[in-house]
Amino acid sequence: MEVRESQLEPAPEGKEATRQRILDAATEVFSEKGYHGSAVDDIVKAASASKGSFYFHFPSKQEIFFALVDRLIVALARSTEEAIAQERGALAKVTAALDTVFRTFSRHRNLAKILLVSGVGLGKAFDERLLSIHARFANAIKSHLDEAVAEGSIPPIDTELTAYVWMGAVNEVIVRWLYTGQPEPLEGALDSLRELLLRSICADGAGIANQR
Amino acid sequence: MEVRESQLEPAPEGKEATRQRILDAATEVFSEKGYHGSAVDDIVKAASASKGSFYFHFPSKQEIFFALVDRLIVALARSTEEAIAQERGALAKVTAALDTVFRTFSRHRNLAKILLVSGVGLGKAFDERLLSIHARFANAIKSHLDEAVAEGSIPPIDTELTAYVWMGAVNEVIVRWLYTGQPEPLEGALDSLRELLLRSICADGAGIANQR
DNA sequence: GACTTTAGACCGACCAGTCGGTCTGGAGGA
DNA sequence: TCCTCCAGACCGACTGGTCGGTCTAAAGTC
Repeated sequence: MEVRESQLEPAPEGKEATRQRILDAATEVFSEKGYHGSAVDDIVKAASASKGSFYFHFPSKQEIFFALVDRLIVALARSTEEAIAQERGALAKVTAALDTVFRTFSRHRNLAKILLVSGVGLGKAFDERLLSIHARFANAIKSHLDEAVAEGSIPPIDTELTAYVWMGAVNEVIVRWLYTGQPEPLEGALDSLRELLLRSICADGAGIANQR
Repeated sequence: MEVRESQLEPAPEGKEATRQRILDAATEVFSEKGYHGSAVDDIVKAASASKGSFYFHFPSKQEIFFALVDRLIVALARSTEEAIAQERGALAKVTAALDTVFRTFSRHRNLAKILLVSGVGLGKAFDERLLSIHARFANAIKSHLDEAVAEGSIPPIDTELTAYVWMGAVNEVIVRWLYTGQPEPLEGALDSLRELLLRSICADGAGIANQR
């Protein structure tokens, strides 16, 4: 009667595996149907789990959504920071970050959907979360822009406003891509966008110039 | 007796008045609690009306929301177009439109809330609506930018992308104001933003951009 | 055998939408 | 002038269904 260990399954059947399965299913379902459109039963079904299991691993629907967003944000932030770290010079860092964000969203539609669309307008708790995320990213952008100013790469400008403008710009372009599919691929807009954003801070782009 | 059958006005106290009262209440409630957070009963209560009256005037909760958005969009578009019509030169028109949009949202928080936040991520029907609105505004911006290019006021650029970038930028700045209250007043960001946007299209925006 | 994990039936709150009914004002007959 | 009648604006209790969350029992697992 000892059937233990004969099957060495490091993950497929463990506790953590179930949690991950639910989390992945939730990502899928939320991104497809939005928060309110997704019932816990939908998630449970998609994960081949049960309600009991769901509530064993997560305290509430709201909390799993937050957990999800956190996971995505952490991943995005980390890969962006890595990309930044590999570049020298504030301007190069800025464009590297932009590229990374674009490529990441391009690869993971559902990530984009959840972060940029599904989480909006859901109520106070959600708004605060989204808000802090925006603030965090805006601050990151701002600090690098400030560096660029200090470096003398760009003239002194309102870096805080610029940070938010950039975020909004990127956001809008990606959301448009999410819904209309244009441009296809998303990265098709990268060059134009980068130039445009750099122009907005009086930096002559890393490649093509503005009016000569 | 005299049959005053031809009432010039729909009537201050009649059917139309109730409809408007409900519509106004809905604007208020939706902007405060979001779409899903608002029960029809909430709206009815705020309007001092009844459920029956509500469904006499509107076919569904979703439809009243659309009616609302349409009303707001029409108003915004009209005032913007008026502002544009009073200016000469594509660039001047562009900045006039920007000013108008900003001032309108600044005066009507709930309008901003509904148009920029509450309607996002609610499902397919809503998304399409929002999408067409965005497309409409983006096209308007684009056509004026194209004019500016034709005029020679700015160099040839990707005007479509620029249009979306501008919308996103304005959107983000306003949403930030909605949630954090910064800048106070919202118009405080206007000058910096205008310069930034004009810079992004290579217009000499450092001062007041008026070509002629 | 104690603890962890899974299962899914079940519960209760909530809410969009319905339905039978009331009220009002004006048309029209006498 | 008065009375009747009707349309349609308005009311709110009620319903049918959905869905987040709970509970008990059983199935692993150590």
